[in-house]
Amino acid sequence: MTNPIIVWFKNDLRLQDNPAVNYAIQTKKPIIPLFIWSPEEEAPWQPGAASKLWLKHSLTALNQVLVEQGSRLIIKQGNSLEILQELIKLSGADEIVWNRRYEPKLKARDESIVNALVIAHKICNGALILNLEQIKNKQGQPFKVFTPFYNHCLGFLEEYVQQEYPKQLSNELKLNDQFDLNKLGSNDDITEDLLEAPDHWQKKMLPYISAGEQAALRSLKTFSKYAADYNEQRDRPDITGTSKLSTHLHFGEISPYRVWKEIKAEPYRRQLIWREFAYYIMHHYPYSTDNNFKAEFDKFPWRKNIAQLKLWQQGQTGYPLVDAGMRELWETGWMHNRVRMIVGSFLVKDLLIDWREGAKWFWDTLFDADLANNSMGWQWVAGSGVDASPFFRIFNPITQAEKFDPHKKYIRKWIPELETNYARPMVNHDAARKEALAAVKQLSAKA
DNA sequence: TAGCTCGTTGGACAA
DNA sequence: TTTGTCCAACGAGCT
Repeated sequence: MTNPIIVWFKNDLRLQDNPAVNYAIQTKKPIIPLFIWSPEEEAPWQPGAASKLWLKHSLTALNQVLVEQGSRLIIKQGNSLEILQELIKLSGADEIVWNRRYEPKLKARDESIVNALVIAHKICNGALILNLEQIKNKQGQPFKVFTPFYNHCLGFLEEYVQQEYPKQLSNELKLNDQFDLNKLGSNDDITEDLLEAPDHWQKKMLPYISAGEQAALRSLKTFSKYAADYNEQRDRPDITGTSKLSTHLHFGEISPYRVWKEIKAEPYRRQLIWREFAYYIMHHYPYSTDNNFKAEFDKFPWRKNIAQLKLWQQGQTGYPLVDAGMRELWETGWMHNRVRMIVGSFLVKDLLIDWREGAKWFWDTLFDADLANNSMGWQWVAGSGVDASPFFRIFNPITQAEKFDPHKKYIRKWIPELETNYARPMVNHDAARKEALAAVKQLSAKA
């Protein structure tokens, strides 16, 4: 009997268009589909409450598809290396395959696993369209500015995806003959770990969860119908103008290449490449997930004000668009992109609170919480990131609301008390803006 | 090598 | 009401 191959699922919770799965099928070996729950290996960025809830549903969905194929998902909890070694012993597996992860902690962990495992391993790229290692500027250095990066990629992308991806797309999927998974013992029950948040919160979130690759493909299909209007509508939180694909992409419920192929509208494709750029920056500058990309911001006089941070988190700042966004986040596990920038700008520039506090809150409450995107986004807002010198770019929450929610539809949806006993502004925006500008000016004077 | 241009998403103010 | 200019100045990336 042929020795089996382990497919180690991570943030690639799909069977279609999954290079690791495709590779395993092509070996003709019996397949052991495995997921390991080992959050401490990602600390301090282990999945937050919202992430865990979605993950639970996504794992269930993946298992269902596997069951339809006469298999099932093996779920284990604990130290990844120990679990792999144990399963290899029990199953006689002589090969393992997975899709690469780029988070600094996980990259290091996977490297040590590669060094410790005695069986063959294959590592695929299922999370990104691009091969990050191959992209350098003319000086042979990694890009630090998006536009040159994007233009550089456009130069080869069409040809590259045509060469690289036909072999990765797989609509019809047939798993190989099965290995007797019962030999591997029963699954660990990780439900309690994944559902540690309060019951009422979980219940409230349920309507907003549509996990799994079937749901992801449906979202893509829906978006493809209005993608042509993306550029005009994506800034409007009162309209469904965005793709709503971020969580599916984060958990790998859909292949980014599948999205690229289906959606041809340039403005959206540019966003997809932004996602790649965030991973590229994290890959080349791993410190930037937790530290200012620009070192001079290490001296920025952030304010520690827990009371104000709480008001922001709870959507009680007295600025309608900020509060609407924060409440949308709390109620649904998602926030419209433009509103993310506005609430971020408010925390960092009006309250002068460290971007990392905002990043932590988003990390815990967003279904799509993604280390590369979250850190880059917050650093962009703070002005400490890869984007050059936008410190005077301070969003005005009032004029932004007039521009992008002209009928107050979005604001009214989340702030029913708007016309009755709504909170007064916690700070004066004009004064706060001037203070922020002064703080940054001081920073460059010191440098 | 030196010089040039540009930088995802803006705002205030003046005309 | 709309449009143009400035906000400060740096460093990435190109020519």
